[in-house]
Amino acid sequence: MAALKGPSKSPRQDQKRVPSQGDYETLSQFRYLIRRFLEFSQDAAKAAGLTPRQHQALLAIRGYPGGGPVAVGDLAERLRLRHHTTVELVDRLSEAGLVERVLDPADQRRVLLKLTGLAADHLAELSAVHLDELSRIEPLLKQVLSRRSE
Amino acid sequence: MAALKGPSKSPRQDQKRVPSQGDYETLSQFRYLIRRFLEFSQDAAKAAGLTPRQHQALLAIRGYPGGGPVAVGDLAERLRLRHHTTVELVDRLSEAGLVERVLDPADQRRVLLKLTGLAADHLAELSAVHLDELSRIEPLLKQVLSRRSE
DNA sequence: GGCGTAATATCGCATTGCGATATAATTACA
DNA sequence: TGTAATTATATCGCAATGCGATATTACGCC
Repeated sequence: MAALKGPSKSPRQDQKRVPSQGDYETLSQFRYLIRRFLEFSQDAAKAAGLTPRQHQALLAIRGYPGGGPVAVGDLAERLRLRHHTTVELVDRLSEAGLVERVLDPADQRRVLLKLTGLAADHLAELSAVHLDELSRIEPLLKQVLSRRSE
Repeated sequence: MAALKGPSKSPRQDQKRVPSQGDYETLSQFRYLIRRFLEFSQDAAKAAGLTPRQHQALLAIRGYPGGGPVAVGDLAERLRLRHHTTVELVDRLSEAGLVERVLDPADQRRVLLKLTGLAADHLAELSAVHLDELSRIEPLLKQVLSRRSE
């Protein structure tokens, strides 16, 4: 597979190009920006009295594409977590008074998740500052993404 | 640090707009894309026999802005980790034969980090697939970022 | 020579997510 | 109708990560 052993000036190039210094810097910078954003998010969530995961779960529920009702399995996919990991997360959300479980009338195997007013308030505030932060890093992100195409 | 409160602090007036449904979806989708990228990265790193953190560290060293030599403290800032957490990470990298510690001749308090050939090979391969993946999600990311400005 | 910086070293702690398993309820469908 | 598949819940222990707290050592800067 990885035939990286070829001499540097071999006439036949691999399909895979060896990344340039700029490529490394681009990838590194992209990770850095993501890291900064996640750090910001983590701090904001904690300041609001939520764990980062709880915040992410609330956002995933509230911002679910289509706006439809969200079941536990849906949330799991959206957060890229295992189902039973998500169940535990929902347990904690429920204990914290942030989410209510509602049986889906149309399919009683499904448990739909509903934000409480408390959660909605927290999320609105957090989302406002996140939108702000996103605006701030947006040009940097676009710059990094564009550098790719050079 | 930056208290973005400003001089106003009006008692009843909310400067902050209440986020719209679209705002929530945008933020949620942004997180989702990031999550997918990190998941991809994690899987790729593991497939290469590295932990995700090790991979990130190698990339941060190799892609350090300016290309200059990287000390432990530099790496810590780049990964947004505490200094002594980074030291532990470097320990593991060193044990795994991925990084060498070199005393900075100019300042012998500093320990410069140098990738081994093994690390460079792994990183080149990983970076190639990451650049690929980045190209794949780039349009989606740009779309989300642009939706912000509508 | 004193002060601040940089790196190293330990310890225990908290969070998070997973694998492995199991049970129960409900729906889908052959 | 009756079996299979789906969905949620429940428990246990495990592993990876990062942190706070605390110390020590070595070095550079003035």
